[in-house]
Amino acid sequence: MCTPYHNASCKNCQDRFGSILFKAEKCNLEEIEASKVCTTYKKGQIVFQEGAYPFGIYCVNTGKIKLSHCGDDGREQIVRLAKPGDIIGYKALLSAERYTASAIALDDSSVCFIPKDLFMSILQKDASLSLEMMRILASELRKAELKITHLAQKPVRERLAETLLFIKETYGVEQDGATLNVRLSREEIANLVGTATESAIRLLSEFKKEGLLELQGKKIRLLDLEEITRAANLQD
Amino acid sequence: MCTPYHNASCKNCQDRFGSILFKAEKCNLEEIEASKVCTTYKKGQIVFQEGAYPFGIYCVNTGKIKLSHCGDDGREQIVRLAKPGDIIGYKALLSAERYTASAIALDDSSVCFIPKDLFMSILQKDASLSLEMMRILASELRKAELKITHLAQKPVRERLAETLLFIKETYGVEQDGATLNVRLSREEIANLVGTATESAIRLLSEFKKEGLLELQGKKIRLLDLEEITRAANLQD
DNA sequence: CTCATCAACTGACGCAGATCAGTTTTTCTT
DNA sequence: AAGAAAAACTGATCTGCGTCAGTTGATGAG
Repeated sequence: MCTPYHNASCKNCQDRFGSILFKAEKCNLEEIEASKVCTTYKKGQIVFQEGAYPFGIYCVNTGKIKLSHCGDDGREQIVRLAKPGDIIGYKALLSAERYTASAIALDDSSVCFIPKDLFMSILQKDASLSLEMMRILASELRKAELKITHLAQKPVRERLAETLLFIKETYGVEQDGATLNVRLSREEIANLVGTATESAIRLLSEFKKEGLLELQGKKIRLLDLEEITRAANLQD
Repeated sequence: MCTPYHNASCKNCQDRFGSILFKAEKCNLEEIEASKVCTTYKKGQIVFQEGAYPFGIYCVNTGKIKLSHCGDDGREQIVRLAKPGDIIGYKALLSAERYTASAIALDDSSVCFIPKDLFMSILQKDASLSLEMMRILASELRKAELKITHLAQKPVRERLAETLLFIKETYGVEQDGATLNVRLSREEIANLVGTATESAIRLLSEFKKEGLLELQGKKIRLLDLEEITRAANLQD
């Protein structure tokens, strides 16, 4: 199923995305490079699962990963979307608890694994890396708190529009400059927004009727970014 | 209004709560102790305000502080409650952005200020402190993501019960062992839960009718913790 | 190709909870 | 102490959106 291999160089990630790990000092990066193990995951496969204990952190090399909580009633809540260069699984590692979210491949993906002991020891001796780590954590926290506020105060329509813009920011668009560069089911979109699948579907076709976007299967073409932004009603 | 003074020793905080700062090496702690400035705030006064640039971090010495976003429509969303020993304002400092939340005293409070440059320079040379900082950030992030899931999936009644338990965990109870040790308005409780003030009021008196708690003005006595926990319907 | 399965969609309905409006109680002011 | 102002409470709507149920369309297996 998952094929492990060593040959994906960190250098690739550095050149392509300037991943966080490149804040590390050179010698430390070399250590990481030497110990990491790359694994490929097919779409839908699990990188790690909620409830398990972390043995290290992961760095996305290619593909797309969703991080989601499973709610008490079994409904999924997607809390993050990761792209190449992003690291995942650090929260559980740093707070020394089990994973509170599962990581699942949205596309065929290749993900590097860095063992816990190595990462933690480097973190202790590499001030530049830890500072960057804190920056990431602080920024994620900021986003999470904003999401809390919107979830508590904004109607579904605005949150859906905001989510579409967020997906665009995260994964970008295809060559046509408008089609979201990721295939999400309507249910996944709903779980990102925090609403029922049917509501997401209804509002998407409402947006379509209003000419804000085009839908063909899972492809979503954002036609009128300005109007979508207005529909999101963002102040900040 | 706010009286600055130097005489609150960090040692006090250490003995009383084991604040994060005591993960710092001794010499660094002494440096902090030498440069910090304590200020007292009367109930309702602002420690720092959303939108402003941070000049340092704060460590709560005595009292209680709420951290809240102001939503687009002006509605407040409380994202954190801080107690003595807690540090606040680190998120903006670490991500090098403006404050995304305001900090307001819920009680007369005394708060120490540690200048940005000092804190950041110590953070860079003190691995133990930065690791603890990351631990805090990771743990806050975990809580925030859980809140997102609950906000998206749980009814108000369950979230209110959960919030009451959260307040108890944070600020504890008075000598009677049951009365929440903080005075929050119904509106503040609602803004913590993420609901309308009227709904919070209604559900509180519903809880009262069911014998889960007692209400006298702003005092809330939790009578039946087991039932409240059940009402919160927590899986995890 | 045909059937089976699952996702996408549509409509109807019901209700949790927001909003509005009005009353009572508490708190603050002078 | 009396009056004003704010908070707490209560009741009466109203509606956003979740739920349910059924149809259509897409995808994949044999």
